[in-house]
Amino acid sequence: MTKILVTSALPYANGSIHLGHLVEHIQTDIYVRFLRSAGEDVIHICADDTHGTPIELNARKLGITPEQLVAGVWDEHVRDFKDFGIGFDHYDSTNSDENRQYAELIFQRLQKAGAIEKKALELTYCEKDQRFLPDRFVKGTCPRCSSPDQYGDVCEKCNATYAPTDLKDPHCAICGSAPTRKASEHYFFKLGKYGDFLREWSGKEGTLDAAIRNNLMGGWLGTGLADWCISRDGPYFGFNIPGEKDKYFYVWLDAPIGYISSVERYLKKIGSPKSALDLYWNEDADSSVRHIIGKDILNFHALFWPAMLKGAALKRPEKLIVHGMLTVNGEKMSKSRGTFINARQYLDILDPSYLRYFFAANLGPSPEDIDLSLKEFRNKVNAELINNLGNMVNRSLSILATRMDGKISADRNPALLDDAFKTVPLVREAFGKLEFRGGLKALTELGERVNKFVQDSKPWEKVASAPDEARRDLSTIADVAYLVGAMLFPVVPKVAEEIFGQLAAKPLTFKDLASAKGALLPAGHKIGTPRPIIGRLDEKQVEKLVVVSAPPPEPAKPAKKEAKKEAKKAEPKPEVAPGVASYDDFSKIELKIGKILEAERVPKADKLLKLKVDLGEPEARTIAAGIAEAYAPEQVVGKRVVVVANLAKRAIRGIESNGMLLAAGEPPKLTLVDVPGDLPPGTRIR
RNA sequence: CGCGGGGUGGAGCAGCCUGGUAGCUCGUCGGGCUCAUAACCCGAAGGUCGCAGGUUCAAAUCCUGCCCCCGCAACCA
Repeated sequence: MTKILVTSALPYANGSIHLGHLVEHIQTDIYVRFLRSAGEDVIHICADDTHGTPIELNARKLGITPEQLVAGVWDEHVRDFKDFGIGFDHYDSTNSDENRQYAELIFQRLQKAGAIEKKALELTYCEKDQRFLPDRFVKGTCPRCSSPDQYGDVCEKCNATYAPTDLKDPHCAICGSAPTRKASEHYFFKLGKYGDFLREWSGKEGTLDAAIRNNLMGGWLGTGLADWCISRDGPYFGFNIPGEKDKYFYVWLDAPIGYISSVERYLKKIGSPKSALDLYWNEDADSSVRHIIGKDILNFHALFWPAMLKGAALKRPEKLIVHGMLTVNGEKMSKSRGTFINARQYLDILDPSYLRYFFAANLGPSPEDIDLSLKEFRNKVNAELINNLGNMVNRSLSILATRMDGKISADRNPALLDDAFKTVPLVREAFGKLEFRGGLKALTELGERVNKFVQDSKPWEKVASAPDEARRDLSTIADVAYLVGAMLFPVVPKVAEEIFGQLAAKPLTFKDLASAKGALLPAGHKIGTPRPIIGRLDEKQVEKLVVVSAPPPEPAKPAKKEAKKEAKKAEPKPEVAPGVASYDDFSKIELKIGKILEAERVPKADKLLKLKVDLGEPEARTIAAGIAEAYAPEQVVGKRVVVVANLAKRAIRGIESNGMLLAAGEPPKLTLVDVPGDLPPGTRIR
């Protein structure tokens, strides 16, 4: 039988597992449990990704070795995943001898294939820290929009991309000193050699979702494949490149190789005499490799990785399953909003089954983002898993166990049993395509029909009036519950086990169901004691997930897009944690009368006016104001308005804005707060 | 003009590939049931499917343009 290997992306060993990771690991776990239930020979392998500059620096900061750092994180990760019911066959680390050996092997094979090239580079270097600085470790002012404190590769404010050397006043993110340039030789993987291969591989039916293929073709695969730098200079935590003194493999080279070495270590663990290459990774192995990843690391897995495997004559992934990113209450997870929820934080409050069900009910094979809206979360889980399916099981078993003797009859209600069996292939097919959403829908629809049947046939009355019929119908529903338990098992194993337990029956699999004909539970079988299979989600509990810690100072006000977002957000959330501003808070704000001297439109920004405002200071201030939809420039010149004078400076669309005007109303209909009388510019307002 | 995804009753989503009566969950209103976890069942109100144009006997669905939202961007899952 074909051996299937399923992986999740390797979590980086620099932080805790959070709900974002869990979308992926729950998706993977459900998929693997399903495949295994269906009788496939499948293993679920993952590992911590342990190398790179951030880990090296973090360990240094903590005064421990990187090895100690990643060992501690590994313990924590393993515990978190286990408590979420993620059933890895093996969870490893990329910092292993096996991983080093495979990294060297693949590197050598790529060299032999002529896919490795050495080139001299001139890189950003910090004399004080005595190290080369990766792009993310150089900060400075964006050359396009002048936003301060931007990373060396991309400006988060205006989206410009550039080299670290393009930054204005660049500085080292570690020590703050100005970096210099220094020459260094580096190894490159010639990705361009594999363009035809990659187009063929990614175009093969079933390898990638159509949206992902579009993404690739619209990106690197369409516009050209640049060589990929795979070495780093020391100090670096990683594998030394053979034959080099102080050069290391770039973390992204050895990370995916962890997919191979972790299988190797798994095989050793179970005492297999065969190697990972023999069983899974050689081109002629009877195997299927399937990676599940987030769309943020698509290029690594859809370009670099398959090209490396091709060049090293190893098995390429048969499927690359890409999920979207997790948002909480409609927005990117954020520490300041309290929506950056760690796995442990969740586990302290709620049973993992709820989240597993919710993610599954929102997951399909496409890379759509998935939103954990707390309201929807409670809603969906209560309505589908508990009120519908859970109640169906509980109400039926209760009658059988407490009003009768709990024994299963010999015959069944054929229509009802048939309906349930017809649902099985629907769910099987959906789960096999990772269309969990659709599979669960088929399941809840079955639950609805059974609830309706119970409602209409009134078994609680028939217990007295037609006991044989009642027993027959309830026995049929016990079979349905059994079958629903089997289909629910990959998604919420604990709930399925509860159902099996209440039926006093052994676990049932998709494979069993494929060969089953007719009744499942034998005549005369006595079921166990019914009770709710899982409790309802309580609103108060769910709300505890979002912990709004003291809102950190968020001084500056914002480019247009963000300003709008903030405005929208502020409305339905009238009070933040403490809610009340102290007098001190208020007195920090310095309001002054300002006279607008000049006003002009800002090109390509239809909401902004660039103003010169007299605040009674020697120089007029430049202020960008989002009022262009309400006022033409000539309408505001000469106006005397209220200005927040001590607001932190902020670059907006390349304009350094030094202050903020007060205006009433919602954009675009804004009315400036102006000042009657003849008090001079600069007068303090209290 | 960086890349991709999306806009469908009050909220969240399915339907679009393969054109033919607009569907589901929650919420609201009314009724029923009492086995069950304030559950379950029935009924009702509520949508010119982001906007404009085109193709067609027929468009939520196909084509073109525009507006808006979200995510990603080679050291973020």
